[in-house]
Amino acid sequence: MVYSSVVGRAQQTRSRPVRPTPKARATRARLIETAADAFVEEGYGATSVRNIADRAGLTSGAIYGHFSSKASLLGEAVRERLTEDLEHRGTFEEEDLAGWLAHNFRDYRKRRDLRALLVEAAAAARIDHEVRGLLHDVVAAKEAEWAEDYRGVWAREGLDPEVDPEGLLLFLLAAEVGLGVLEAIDIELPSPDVLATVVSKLVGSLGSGRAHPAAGHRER
Amino acid sequence: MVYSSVVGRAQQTRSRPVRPTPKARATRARLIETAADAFVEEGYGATSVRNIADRAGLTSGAIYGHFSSKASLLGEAVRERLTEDLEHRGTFEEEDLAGWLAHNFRDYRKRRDLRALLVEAAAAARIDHEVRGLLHDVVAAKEAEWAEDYRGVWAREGLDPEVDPEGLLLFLLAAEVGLGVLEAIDIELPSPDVLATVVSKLVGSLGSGRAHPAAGHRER
Amino acid sequence: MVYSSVVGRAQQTRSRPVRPTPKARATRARLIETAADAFVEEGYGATSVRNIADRAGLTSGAIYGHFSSKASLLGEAVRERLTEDLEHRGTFEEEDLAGWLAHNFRDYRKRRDLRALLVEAAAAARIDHEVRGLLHDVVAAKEAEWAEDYRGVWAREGLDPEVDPEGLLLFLLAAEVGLGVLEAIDIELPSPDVLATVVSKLVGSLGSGRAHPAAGHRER
Amino acid sequence: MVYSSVVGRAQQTRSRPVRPTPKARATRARLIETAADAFVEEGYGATSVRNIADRAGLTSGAIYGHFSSKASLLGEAVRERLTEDLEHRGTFEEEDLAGWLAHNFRDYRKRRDLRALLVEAAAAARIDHEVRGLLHDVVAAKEAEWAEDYRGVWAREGLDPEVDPEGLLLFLLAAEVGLGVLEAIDIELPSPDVLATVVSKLVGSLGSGRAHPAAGHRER
DNA sequence: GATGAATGAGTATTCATTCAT
DNA sequence: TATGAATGAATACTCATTCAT
Repeated sequence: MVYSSVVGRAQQTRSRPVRPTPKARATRARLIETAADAFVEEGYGATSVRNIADRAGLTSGAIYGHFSSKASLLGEAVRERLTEDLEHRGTFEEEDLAGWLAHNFRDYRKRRDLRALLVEAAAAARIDHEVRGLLHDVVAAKEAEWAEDYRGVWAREGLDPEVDPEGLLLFLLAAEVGLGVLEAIDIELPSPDVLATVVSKLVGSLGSGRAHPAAGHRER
Repeated sequence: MVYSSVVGRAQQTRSRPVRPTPKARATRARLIETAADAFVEEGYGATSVRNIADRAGLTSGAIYGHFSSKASLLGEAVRERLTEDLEHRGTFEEEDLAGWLAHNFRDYRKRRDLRALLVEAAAAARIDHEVRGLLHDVVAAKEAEWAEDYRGVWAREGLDPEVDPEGLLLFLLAAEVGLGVLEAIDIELPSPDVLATVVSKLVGSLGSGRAHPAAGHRER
Repeated sequence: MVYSSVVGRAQQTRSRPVRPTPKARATRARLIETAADAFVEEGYGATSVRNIADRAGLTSGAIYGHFSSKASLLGEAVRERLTEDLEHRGTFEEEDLAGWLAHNFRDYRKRRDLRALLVEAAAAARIDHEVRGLLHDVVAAKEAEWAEDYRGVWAREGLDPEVDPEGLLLFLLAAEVGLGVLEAIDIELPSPDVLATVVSKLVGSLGSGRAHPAAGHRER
Repeated sequence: MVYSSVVGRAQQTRSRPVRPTPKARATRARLIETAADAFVEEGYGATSVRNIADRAGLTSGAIYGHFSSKASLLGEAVRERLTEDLEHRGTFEEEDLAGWLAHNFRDYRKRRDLRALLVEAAAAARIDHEVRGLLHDVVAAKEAEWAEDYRGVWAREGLDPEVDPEGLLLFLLAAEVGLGVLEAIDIELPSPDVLATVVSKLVGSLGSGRAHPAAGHRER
């Protein structure tokens, strides 16, 4: 499924100057930040456009000079935060995959707000085509980029060829944001077999190597 | 953080019979199923109480004879579906952990609706104390039960003592529902260190043993 | 304007036994008291039939076995309290009018609840024909009775023949419940001239007899 | 008990302009008049916000751009009508107190609508803190002003020093609006003794001069 | 006489959005 | 660009009342 910048397209209908003034750009950016904060703090549904306007020192009407709808504001907020926070901070070049991931997950609490925003966005996306489309595009693009990285790492580190790099990536992404969120924005998930293999390999490695009948008398 | 049976606080004024009749129980159960369907299909926010009533062949007023609020209906819907769908189907006794998980994740598409419901509920929980409390209790109880199982498996199969069983459980639960959802309902998550260890161990196992250029020093 | 027991008449339609059992009479009486309390404490509009039922340990449905509507309950409550509280306690025989009234007004705080109930009832009466009719009948009957008493006192005490006894009565009644309340239940008020005379005579008496600059021509 | 400007508490979130435009002022004034009419004609409880909006040729939503609640609309309606209608028209300077009051009460029918509005408001005030507060402030302010006038008159006309000027004022105010209404809005009433004295003096003056036991031989 | 389940109609309030100025 | 006034549609929840049991 491919969505392409639905929000952007909707903009065409409204008469917006082709080259926004610097001031307009600044206001727009401020509104996105403000909205993101508001959505995280109060929830998308519970945040009124007025609320955002108040926080930004504007009128609700003014917002519609910059965004076509509340939903598109949510879309932009997610795009912004996602790009900021989920960005590869450093690359695989400095350490191996396991190490990088350990680093990354050790920091997981830093991304709490982002996840909250994504939960809000996912709920909105489930019923709002516009939001779903925008989120899909943003996340799918990032995902594709990361998949490329993963394949590179696989080759470089000679990782287990039975495990699909993109399968692992999606599994890890799911751990962060949840399968439900990915489904809500129509991200294509791994096939059941691929996912089963990923899980089985990962968890299988925890065995001690000793044989173990179905439920013998293993200690420790 | 502990919530207990937050839902149902509105009984005060409402004179609802102490012992519900079978008819009432049936209607109540039907309403929960209907509501769950509606929330999954149309989203919690977009589903009106009238809508649910219509689907169930009742009046919106009738619903308030069975539930104190729309939120409590959501709470009960989640409780029901979670218990039904996320229940251990079979136990670890027949196969080892890796095998059981492979089975479980191979079925992941069957739980799409449940995940959708959880996303809706998480978004609602972020701003509704009642929903948050109920969901927390339901999920925390399940989680505790599973943690017990995991510790049993760990002993039986002699799994890696450096990996915390509950840490793995929460990591896998996160993959299903997402860290964001768990956070939204105040589930206590593993410490950063524990989580990092889990990830590192799991992913580290994918290495083939061959040296690899970019990170020759890849231990741990 | 004459209303006659509108509530009673409405009862005919409902199949109620001709001779209520003692138990039924007791329940009915209890409901009236309970309702009166509820209306005073929470206001007529804000008191639900359920609330009254709860207070009385019954179901709302049961109330409709005794009263045709919430409005008729209000009517009966007012009738009851009015008869109880505004009854002549003692008569003019023991003291003169001024003395009796002084006694009566000295006790005014005891009748606070009654006045509150009357305000509630007046507001309801303004839009509810049934309530207005019942209240009118109850109050008009009392008023007529008192008027008779006043005329008797007038003769006995040889009071000022220029002042209309019923005019004074209504003026004093107004002080207690308010012209607005009397109007709301269609009580016939004194003519402007009569009222003006009453007030002028009463207040005029406060003059000391000394001349006073600003109104040397104080006659009438 | 002192309330001050309770109405208007909802401004918090609501971004209403600091300096209302003339247009807004006009709409607001029109809404107040419309609402007052509606409340008088149909009763506060029975008047829906939609009804008022329809009468004014607006949407119900528009009303909330000018008033924070239906209750505050009632408050403003009362404030307006009270100021208009119960205002001293003319002063005591032209005639003495008795004359002025006679004039005033002769006109009592003109204030029927005001009294109806006050009954509605009193009933609402009994359960709505907001309304009670606003009404209290409005009426208490007027009352204080009048009390001052009464004390002036007392001195000027050399009226009976045993009668408390403010006691008489409140007694007369009660005759107009009712003790119940004054109580509903928490106006401080005269002490029982003061009230008893007022009544006794006023009514005692009606004696003809013929002897009658308890009440001497007052003339006129 | 009473219950309890249900009705059906109502209602204050909110809010995204539009548009003249 | 922004304002502020207004729209219009929606919605959770309440409640008097009915009626089969």
